Amino acid sequence: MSEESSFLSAYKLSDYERPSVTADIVVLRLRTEDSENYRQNSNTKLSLLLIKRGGHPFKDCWALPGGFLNPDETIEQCALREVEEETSLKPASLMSIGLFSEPKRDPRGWIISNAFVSVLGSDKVEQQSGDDAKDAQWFDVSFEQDNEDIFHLNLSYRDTELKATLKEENSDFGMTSFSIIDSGELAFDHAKIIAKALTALRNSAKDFEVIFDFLPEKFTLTELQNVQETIMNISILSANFRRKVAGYVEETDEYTQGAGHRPAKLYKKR
Amino acid sequence: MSEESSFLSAYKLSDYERPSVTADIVVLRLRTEDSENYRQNSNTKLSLLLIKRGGHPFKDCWALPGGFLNPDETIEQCALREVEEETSLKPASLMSIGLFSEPKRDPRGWIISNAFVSVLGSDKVEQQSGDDAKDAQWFDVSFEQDNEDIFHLNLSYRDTELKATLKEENSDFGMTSFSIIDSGELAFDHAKIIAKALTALRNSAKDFEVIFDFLPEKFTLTELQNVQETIMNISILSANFRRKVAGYVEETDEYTQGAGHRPAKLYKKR
DNA sequence: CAAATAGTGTCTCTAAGACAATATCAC
DNA sequence: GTGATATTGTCTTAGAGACACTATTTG
Repeated sequence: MSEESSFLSAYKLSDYERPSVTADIVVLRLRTEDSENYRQNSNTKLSLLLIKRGGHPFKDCWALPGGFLNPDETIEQCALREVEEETSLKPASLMSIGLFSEPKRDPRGWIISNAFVSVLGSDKVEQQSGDDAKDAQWFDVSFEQDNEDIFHLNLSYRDTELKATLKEENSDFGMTSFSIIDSGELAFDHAKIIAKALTALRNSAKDFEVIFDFLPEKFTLTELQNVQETIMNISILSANFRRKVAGYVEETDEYTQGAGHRPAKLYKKR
Repeated sequence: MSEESSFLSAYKLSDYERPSVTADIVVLRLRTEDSENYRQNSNTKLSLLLIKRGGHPFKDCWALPGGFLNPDETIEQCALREVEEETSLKPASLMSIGLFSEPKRDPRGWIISNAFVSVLGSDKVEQQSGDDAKDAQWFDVSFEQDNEDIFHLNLSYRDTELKATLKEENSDFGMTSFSIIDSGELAFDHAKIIAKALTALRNSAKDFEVIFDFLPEKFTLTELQNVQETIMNISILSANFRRKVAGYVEETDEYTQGAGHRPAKLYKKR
């Protein structure tokens, strides 16, 4: 037996206490609202998947989907697995937004969680899970800044409305962190995670990194613009958007049909 | 006893296997090389702290400073504690660059690590630790891109030279990940961590976020420009740099002295 | 034709990059 | 004065934002 292998077999990690490690995922998609006017394009809203907790702690509160890390997978694979288990869909993208490790963040014990943002393409979703299961629901998202460092997170589904208030903390590498002022009906530190996720998403949408993931393979430039406007909560002049995005897309020879107005050319991601 | 508290006392986390969790830190500072010409300004190089491993695994290889997470601290506090233990200095900044969780990344067992970049201000360092302890050394850093997705990481200290080769993988949120082609004399997956850290640092230096942390409270604009040029491995025209950075700094009424040429005004971070 | 969206052209203003010119100190 | 750096000015060009205008479809 070599010096190294004998060392390894004798090595014990039992001296240190170990935390449970989970992945929590902010699963996002777009919800399209058909308008009453047949000529008008449909509206898009940002939508977030939450799960109602059946047991303690935080019984009857809403929580992010997530689960424990297994020894044979990376934290990214764990997050992917959890999204697929929960939605039975393959997300278009998955991005880490950091490790949440406050010792007291979970009353059940020492549980730290790496949070992710995951985006589902709008082509696949529609009639899928999270609509029938009573305990999983898609909430419309509104996230707006006060005059100060105060942010209001508003999640609504039919007559259920979750309101949380947060304060902007430090900002490293463009990753903004938040502290919870009022968690509303959200479990654990999940309001904090959602706020950080949405901020990161907005930053990422600035340079067209993530906006394609919300759409099917082929899309109109107006649809793409709507995604950016919805995510960033801004409004853009279409002429300027088209110029800026031109380098990131390529034309197809297909057009939209039967829209009640001029057809639009379909584009693909370059 | 309430329903909730009785539930909590009965709750057990023992069903899941748990990993050991560590923080590894890419500790950086600037090293100033005085030039032979008394008129010339000193040169600056980026410098990285590594520790020579005394035992298996990776005996005699070089590794990042780091240590195990304790139950009463966050991962950021853990990283801060480890830097201070290793350098006996308080870092100017600390930024997470992600969780490294490959199941086989550590031969000793299931150990996952959150990596950080930490910057030490150049005023405090100089004659400090890492110079006398034989097992801790500051290495000059060079990190350059090939024609392809290939990057060469070069760490040198006197006659010791560590060379690693990496391949650029995916890029989420502007966070670029790497895979190791050749790890050189670097332990574990630390070449991967260093590459990701340096890439993140370059991105952050673009918009003047991190460059101040390398300098003392008061500095000249030329010094500040040197920091950005050193980190990003580029060269900038000073006139343009001054215009761009003007909004991030404010003047003092002090000047440099005895430099062998025109004195420079000292500035502070705004 | 009316309503609605799709798509183009152009003006202004700002910021980035390149380069030239001037200022000031130690010796 | 010389050598080195510090600091300012200005020209050109690229891009962002605002706005006006044209094009195309369905009912």
